[in-house]
Amino acid sequence: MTKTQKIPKATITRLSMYYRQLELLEFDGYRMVSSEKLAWLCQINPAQVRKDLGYFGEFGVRGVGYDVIDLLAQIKKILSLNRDWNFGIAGMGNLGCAILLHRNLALRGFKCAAAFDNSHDRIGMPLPGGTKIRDIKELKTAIRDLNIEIGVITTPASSAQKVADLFLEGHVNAILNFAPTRINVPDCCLVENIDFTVIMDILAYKLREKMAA
Amino acid sequence: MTKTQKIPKATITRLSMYYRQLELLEFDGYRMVSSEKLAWLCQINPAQVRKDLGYFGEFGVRGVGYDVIDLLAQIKKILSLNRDWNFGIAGMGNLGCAILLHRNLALRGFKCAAAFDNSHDRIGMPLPGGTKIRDIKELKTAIRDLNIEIGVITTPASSAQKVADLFLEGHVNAILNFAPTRINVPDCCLVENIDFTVIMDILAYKLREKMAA
DNA sequence: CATTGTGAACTCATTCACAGCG
DNA sequence: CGCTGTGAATGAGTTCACAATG
Repeated sequence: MTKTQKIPKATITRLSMYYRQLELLEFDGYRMVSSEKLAWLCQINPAQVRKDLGYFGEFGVRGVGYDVIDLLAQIKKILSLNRDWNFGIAGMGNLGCAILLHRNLALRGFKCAAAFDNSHDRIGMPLPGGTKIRDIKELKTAIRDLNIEIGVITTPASSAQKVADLFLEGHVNAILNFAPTRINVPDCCLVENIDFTVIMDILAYKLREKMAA
Repeated sequence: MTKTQKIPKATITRLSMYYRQLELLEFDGYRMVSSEKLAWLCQINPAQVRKDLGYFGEFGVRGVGYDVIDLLAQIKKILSLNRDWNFGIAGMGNLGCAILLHRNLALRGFKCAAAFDNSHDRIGMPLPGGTKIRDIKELKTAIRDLNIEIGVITTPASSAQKVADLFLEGHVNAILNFAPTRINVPDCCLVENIDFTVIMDILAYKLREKMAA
């Protein structure tokens, strides 16, 4: 009974974690799993697991638990992993290549349909899969031709906004931004930021805090 | 008046954002900044800025705002960016190299003191700065010799736990884990996870949600 | 008088506790 | 009987609103 209800973002993050643990459980031959076990594997509270799932339906059997295969299928549907998503990468340095070659992404249906750069040293370089690194100028047309729905920015901070604008022009309205800067986009565009510097800052802060204690 | 008080993790994340915006403001020649302006730059609420700073002291001047240079210095101290931190990377694929060469990290005082791998093709490869990729077997001794306090895991999921255990043996108790798996560590060890797959899952979920609307 | 600093109000998320059910 | 599903209680984090003040 998927009620129209505000679902915490953290719930989505956890669904992704549940999904991965369930894959491992299935691989290990488990048929059923309790919220307690799944919670233990994810290092969280069992009630949290049940509440998270409760936002989307009733997937369990009282007194027994959850069917591993069935729950996998349900979460797959919720996260819309039951289809492929094409993404394009702008900035083919080491980070761009790391994303391109990331096995788990491809395995979940996230396919890199095109890779872009503005450096003439890189444009034309062959990629696994028979394609080549394209000129960033081709971004807009490639988005349309290849049905790219997600843009990944792995450029230096100085180019991030320009690239974001290009993605927007091509009506890509989901961006994963690795550049250590904030990009400005209209409300219609989703942005997730992954900023290594910020995470390192957090570690440094906590480390010092721990040392002081 | 740094009261002993629970400080939200989100506050630390934002301090890191403030820091970066302040650097840009300083570069652009600004002397003072109001919580309103800083909040606008970070796309958040002005009261949030004041509350975040309020956890650590009184840095502003009523009726005027905050001195850009002074606030930079204060946040630098809070985040303990007023010193260098040595980190070691395990797994020198594209992602490992991306971290190694990340300009902003070095600029903030996060120095890669050593890089490790277990592949004989990579061990011994020269790195910028005169060092080489080391055998992962040397991890423990290198940690001690090079004063490494932060471990970065950029291996495949299958090796992540093994590497984490090696870091722990060497008494590194802060880990940045990029492997798409959960690592188990004792309470004394801080872990931050960056999981590309999870973030992509979130984007896919939100995209589909938006399409449905 | 503009802007900070902060208690109080509010909103959002997690955990508890137990009814409901196989 | 055991475990799910969920309303109610708690806890955490954000925003409001205004007194304090340079």
